[in-house]
Amino acid sequence: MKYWLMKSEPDVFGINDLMKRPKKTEHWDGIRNYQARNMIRDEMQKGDQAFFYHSNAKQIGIVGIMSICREAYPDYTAFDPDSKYYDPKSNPDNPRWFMVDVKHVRKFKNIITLDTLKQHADQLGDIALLKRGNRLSINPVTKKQWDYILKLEQ
DNA sequence: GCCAACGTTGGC
DNA sequence: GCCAACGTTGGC
Repeated sequence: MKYWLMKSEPDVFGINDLMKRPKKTEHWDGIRNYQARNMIRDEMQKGDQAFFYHSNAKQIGIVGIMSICREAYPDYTAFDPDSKYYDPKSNPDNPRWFMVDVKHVRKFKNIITLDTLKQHADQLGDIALLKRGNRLSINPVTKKQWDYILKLEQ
């Protein structure tokens, strides 16, 4: 099993939105970056665990845990001219973008803020999230980092 | 709202 | 293949 961190802007789609969905599941659409796409398409597996990270928010940080409940399939929002994620270069015969389905596992009582994570940068090693200039919306997390971060939830 | 740090596009 | 221009992400 692998571990991930997935970013979303809570103003667009936050953990509370996921919890309100039927069966607490939703497709994770809108990934339009090749590195991120390759990770979800080639590496993410059903049962993997992911941190839900709120970016571009008043309170930035990890707010809970999700699991991957469906492996990668074509992101159909790319085919819809009315979608803000529309990409004319992607089509059903040769899809360029992919998405997975996620399921809510639990919400932390308190957010683990980016600031807190930074304070533990030494123990977290070379975690992708804290790398300079990191803008990827999908980040790999090692088991060691995962376990360490979980202990920060108090 | 600003802007650093990317990633992408397209002319050459 | 180079690189300037442009677009996006995301912290502040």
